[in-house]
Amino acid sequence: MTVVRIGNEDIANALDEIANLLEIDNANPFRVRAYRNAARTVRGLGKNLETLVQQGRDLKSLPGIGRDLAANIEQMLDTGHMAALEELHKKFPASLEDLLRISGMGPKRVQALYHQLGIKSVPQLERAARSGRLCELPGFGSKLQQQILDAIAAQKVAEVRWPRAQAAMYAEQLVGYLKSIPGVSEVLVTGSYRRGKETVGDLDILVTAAKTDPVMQSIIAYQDVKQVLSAGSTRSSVILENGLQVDVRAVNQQSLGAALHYFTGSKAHNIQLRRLGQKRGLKINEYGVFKGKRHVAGNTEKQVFRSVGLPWIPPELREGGGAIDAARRRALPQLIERDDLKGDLHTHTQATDGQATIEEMVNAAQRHGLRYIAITDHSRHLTVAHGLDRKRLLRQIEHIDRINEAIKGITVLKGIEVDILEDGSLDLPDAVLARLDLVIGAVHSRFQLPRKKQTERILRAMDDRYFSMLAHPSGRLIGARQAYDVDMERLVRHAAERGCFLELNGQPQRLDLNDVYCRMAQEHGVLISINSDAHSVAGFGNLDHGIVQARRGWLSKKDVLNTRPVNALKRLLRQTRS
DNA sequence: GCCGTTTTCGGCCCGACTGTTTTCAGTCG
Repeated sequence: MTVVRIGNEDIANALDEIANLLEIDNANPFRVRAYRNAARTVRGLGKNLETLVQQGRDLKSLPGIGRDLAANIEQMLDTGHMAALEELHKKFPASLEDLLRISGMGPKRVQALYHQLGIKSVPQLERAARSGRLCELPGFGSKLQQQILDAIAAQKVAEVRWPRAQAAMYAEQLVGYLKSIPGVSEVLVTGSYRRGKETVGDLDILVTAAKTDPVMQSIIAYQDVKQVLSAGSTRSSVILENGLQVDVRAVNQQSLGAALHYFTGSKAHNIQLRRLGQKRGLKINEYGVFKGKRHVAGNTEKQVFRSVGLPWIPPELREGGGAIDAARRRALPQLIERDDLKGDLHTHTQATDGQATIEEMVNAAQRHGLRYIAITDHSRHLTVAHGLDRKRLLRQIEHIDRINEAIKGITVLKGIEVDILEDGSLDLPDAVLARLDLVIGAVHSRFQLPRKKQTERILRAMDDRYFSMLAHPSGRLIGARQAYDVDMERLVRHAAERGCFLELNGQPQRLDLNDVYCRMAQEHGVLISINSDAHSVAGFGNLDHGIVQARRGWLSKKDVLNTRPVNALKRLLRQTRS
């Protein structure tokens, strides 16, 4: 029998679905909101609910979760179902949710369509719109009918989220364009991009200008605009030729801080902050902080936070995952910065699938301000990368020894990215691994192993006496490949006991560990190494992406292995072998 | 349905844009 695991996302989805159906059912709007709030809490938790319950934690202590919702959640953890949701499904077909997902369709319109035309699925809606029947309903006109048809067509194009690094290129061009508009002073990319999320759904751009109309006219005239979704005097939304949605909002200079805070979000964070304001008799919106009608703060973000008695919170932490609590207790972490990194422990050369020589990689590392670099080419099992066998690796080791004798200001460490084979053994014999400064183990095959086998495979690899670090621990490729099924918490606990390290791989499509597991590792005292996995001299830029992800994972300098000076690092690497 | 250093009852985050409307409901972020 297979055990169905109920994750936080499943529970949050069920709570959101209840909220949607309650709203269609004309329930008390605040009751609806309670379910949405709870869903948000669950999503932003950063800890597995199942684990919390097993540890005997009272769910009622979580914000927005009271007696009823705690019972609902526990019921779902126990049985896999939520009775409250199944009750609603007796009244409304589950397919109504599909209607809600169409842009422009909310609960009121879905309710009208269902009750008055019997429409309960997207194909039915499309047929009704094509035959012109929607116009018969009060509140529905011909424009709305066309808008619905357009939205259905747009939805058929798969919804994509954009890797942050990719969105960054488009953002840069747009920022340059907007800055060239006369009268514009500041142009800032806000939203999930500024919070450093690994993918973004759209770009939110904030512009300050004395007059906002010229900004709005310019954005809809931008050469790359394919479609204008809305165009007002202070806010416009457009879709670019590549399909990326861009929302531009213009305010005047004195609202900069409040608007920057507002549009950076997250939504959960904003709601929490506005509630704090409300308790102090303050109204917080994108124009500022107001006491009655008086503008009391808003020029800078810092002012907005100060108005509710908090220190400035870094954008990467504004996810509703306890940052406001930590700020209140004056316990925010001093987040790691790029300059804290002293070295890079995962790089490739043309000996395997890299593009540059060792010397070129070392020079590039120096240009990036690094004091040490580990050369970690692939091992023989990864034949597509022309992985190193024992003989070639020994030659590389000698080569690196010669480089170290000749070079100043940087240390080159001898390493390997060795394949973890299906049985958990490493792809090279211990006698060779013993000659290296560090051994990075990596899974590059058999991603489909069942959870238990995959977990035990990696645990066994960690137990090799020369194992130093686990590369890209979940194996995911953002938007391309799911993480393999593995008990990450067990890996983290084992790394703590075994005294080895976990990688945060900075490749934009990997960013692996993710933010949640970074926090988990930190809690267990496992040091993280932020590595570029550079395959060319340009690859060291990945360190910047890794830093952003680490900050989202609440990591400080002390939590990161490669912030250590080279001697301390070597000591730590030796300790993994004792 | 949740929550409380004003409250165990009576509140609950805030504003822009669109379409269908003669003053606003619905949706979105």
